[in-house]
Amino acid sequence: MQPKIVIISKHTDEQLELKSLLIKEGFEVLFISEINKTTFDLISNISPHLILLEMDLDDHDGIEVCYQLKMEKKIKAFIVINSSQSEDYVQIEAFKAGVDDYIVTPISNRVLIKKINALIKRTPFSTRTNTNTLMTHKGLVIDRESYTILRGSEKISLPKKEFELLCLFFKNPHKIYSRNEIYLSIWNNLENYNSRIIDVHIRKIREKLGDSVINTVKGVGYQLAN
Amino acid sequence: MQPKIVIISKHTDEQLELKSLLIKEGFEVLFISEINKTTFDLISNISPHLILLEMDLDDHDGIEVCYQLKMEKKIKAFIVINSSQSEDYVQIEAFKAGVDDYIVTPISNRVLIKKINALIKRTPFSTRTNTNTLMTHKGLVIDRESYTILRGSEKISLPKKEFELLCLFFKNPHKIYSRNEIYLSIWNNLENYNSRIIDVHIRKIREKLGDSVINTVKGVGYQLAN
DNA sequence: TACAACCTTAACTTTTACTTAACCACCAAA
DNA sequence: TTTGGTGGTTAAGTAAAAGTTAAGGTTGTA
Repeated sequence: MQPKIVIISKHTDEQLELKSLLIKEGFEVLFISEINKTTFDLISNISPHLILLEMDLDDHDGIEVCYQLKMEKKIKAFIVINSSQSEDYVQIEAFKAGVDDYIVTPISNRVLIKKINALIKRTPFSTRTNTNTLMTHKGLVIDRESYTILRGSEKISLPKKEFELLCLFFKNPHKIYSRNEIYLSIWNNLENYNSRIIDVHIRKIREKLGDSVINTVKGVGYQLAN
Repeated sequence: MQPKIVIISKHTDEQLELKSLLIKEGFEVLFISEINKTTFDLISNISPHLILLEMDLDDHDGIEVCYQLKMEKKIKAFIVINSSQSEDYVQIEAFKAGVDDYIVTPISNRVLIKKINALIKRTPFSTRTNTNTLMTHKGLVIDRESYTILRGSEKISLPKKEFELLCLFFKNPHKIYSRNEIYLSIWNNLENYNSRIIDVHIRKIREKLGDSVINTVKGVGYQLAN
């Protein structure tokens, strides 16, 4: 099956060129230039592998759209946002909203396609390979089937919530997960989340696996240590 | 149970593609790109059916690694080494070190997968799926035909339900069986299961065989102790 | 029928996991 | 220097899961 990509952007020549390049590259591409109430259903139905989202849309803010896609509509695609704003605080907001990658434009289509390919093909635990129960990173092997974590010959067992949390990080070892995203994935809601519950679970994981397994990215969230 | 394959290789696009092809093919795949002191323990723990080993690793020599795996660590997997060197004397060295097959690269992934399939089908491992009546683990021998359990010279007899329960665990000594799975396998339904009946039977088994035979994995289920 | 072995249920206890609340530390902006 | 935001830590409260025991029912067999 060909990977599907949705481009959400204004109708410009460059974007149309990008579209045809992506098609040549072997992707199925859907171009969306305006957002209305049916857009999200559409995307949800297509279930694309990746969504390329422009920050400055005519009537909408890309970060807001990303938030809706990920948190409200629970769409499982990779979301890449492209923007001419390179400031840190903008990027932080984007990651908080759950984007998987932030690309500063202008960027050549050639480079952009390389990045997209990398994300889709090389991301070890992208949605394509998630039938795999064995995941590995930095000397840790995590087996979702037998609920065990192996570090060398050491077998470490974690309670359910901690295990799920770690699994989430393993699915995407380089991604920064915002607290909202984590809460949504593991507790399956966003209501009345205002506690330190994620911190406490992170604490327990660090207690068992060492401080260096999970990084805190201040103001944004957590990620596996690289 | 899916056959497990460990790939020991540099991180290249081709190898990653091979990995995903193998996953599609129904294998569980673990990719190892660097060898350090925990690697061997890790492999030993996983006990894969086949190890695909690249000859030219960054810091190590594939033949040396093979020797360590087979001779020192006594890992029972098939070891297939792939190398661009087709010279006889290299192959002879490899076979001396205990490799089970030597593949000269480049080779198409399609052919490679065929070879792997052939190797795994030929191995004694694939006979695991048989209806063997004699099962053994951790000094216990269980004979499904005569409903007996042997521990050394001691013959222990269990009532039917307890025996079936133990048999189930023996079928897959490393697997964690959830209560639902257990109930479904042994009672053949899932209706109105809300009792402590499994616990009680586990209790009786532990009473007769000792507490250390069956592990509780809280929130998940039970498994044979390792 | 009488007995023993076995299975199931119910009531209760213990253990473990999850969540919350309170407090602390750090940093940056006012 | 104060204030607010963010993350870290701890302990205590609460919920859930598993363990234990005994009683009662069922089944098979002498």
